[in-house]
Amino acid sequence: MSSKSPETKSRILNAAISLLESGDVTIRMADVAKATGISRQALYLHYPTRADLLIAAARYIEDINGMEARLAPSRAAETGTERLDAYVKAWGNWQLEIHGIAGALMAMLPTDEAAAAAWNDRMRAHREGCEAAVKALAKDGDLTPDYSVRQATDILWTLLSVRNWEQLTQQCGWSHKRYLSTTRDMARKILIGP
Amino acid sequence: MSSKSPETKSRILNAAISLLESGDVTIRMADVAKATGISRQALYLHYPTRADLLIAAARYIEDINGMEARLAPSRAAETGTERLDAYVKAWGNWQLEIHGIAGALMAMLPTDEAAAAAWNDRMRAHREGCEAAVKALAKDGDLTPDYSVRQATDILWTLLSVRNWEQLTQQCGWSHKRYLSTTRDMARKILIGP
DNA sequence: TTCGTTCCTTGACACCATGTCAAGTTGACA
DNA sequence: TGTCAACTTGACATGGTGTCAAGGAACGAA
Repeated sequence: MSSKSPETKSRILNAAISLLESGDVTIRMADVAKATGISRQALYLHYPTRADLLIAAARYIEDINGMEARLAPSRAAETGTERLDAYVKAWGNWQLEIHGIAGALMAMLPTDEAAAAAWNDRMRAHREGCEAAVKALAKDGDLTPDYSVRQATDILWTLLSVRNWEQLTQQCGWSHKRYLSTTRDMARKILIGP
Repeated sequence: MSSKSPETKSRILNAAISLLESGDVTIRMADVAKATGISRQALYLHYPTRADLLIAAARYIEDINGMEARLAPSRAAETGTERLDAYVKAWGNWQLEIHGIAGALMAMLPTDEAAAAAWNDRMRAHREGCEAAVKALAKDGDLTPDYSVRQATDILWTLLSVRNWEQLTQQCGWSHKRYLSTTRDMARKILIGP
């Protein structure tokens, strides 16, 4: 479905992504059209709403970077702790790639239902990853007795939120590497039992 | 400066606050005017921009609830751990009061400089509270050797972010009480050394 | 009483971004 | 030659913010 020129579609997405990477979250449809080198109306022919465009851009980044494959190490991990570490790493790296789009998408969550739905969908998938890691810990008997699986999942999910990544790397100026190692340590300290 | 009727000003703020408390972040100037029972233009006479209104509403809440005084127990704490606990509690309760406005204000951070400035100012104050708690821990020799004071402050500041409060209490459905106790425990686990 | 001031009202309007609509152009392919 | 898909140009509706101009009502002071 949705034919048009597939080549133009990816030109649009690339243009949008590079605009978003330069940090401005308040990107307008006209900006993207101009950066792509097409008219604003042509842009609407491909992506009927701004939310559609941003969502497509997010999926595009994930496809290009093989995000799905990056979760393999986590799924393949033998121990719970390994699985936790691998998931923190995979998700942390996901954020690094996606955060330009994520910022724009998050900015429109309060006002745009379609954007919110797409985002929540993604976050639900993320939560499942957290839950799997927590369950792996529990299976090894390494989960702290302080929390139920449910609660521990809530905690890990929150710890690994995009906002926290943003705050630590953008506001606090942490390197991505430090984010990864410190977040891993925090997850361990909070979730792994005595 | 800014005379007008002070009585009308507080009627406006009360109206805005009660609208925001019902959860809708996309509150319009016309809505607030209507809820106050004045014309939209009268509203603009008191608060020239939407950001001004929201910022004033936030300060108003803080005044009413004596937010400043709530920090006293933290400052009076004798040990670092007590100070940490008291600060987590004070800040957590602040969030409970403020989160309606905070949501609306945060939603406009990407697009509105005035809102962003006011918000960042508040967050800087919050960060100083975190730093004081971390330093109190360090003074007692209780801060983990894993992090510098700076890093530990970053971590506590992030752990206690409004977004995390929102995620845990709104998305995950935690009670505020559980938020408080679990956040306190997490802060301890992460920051207090062996 | 009359004047002036303050607070507020009504109503029109500029601006700006999203999204829609209609009509026309261009190039490829049959 | 005709047709179709992709695109262009340009006008326009919508909905929110913020501005402007003119006027009305209450109040205290001269």
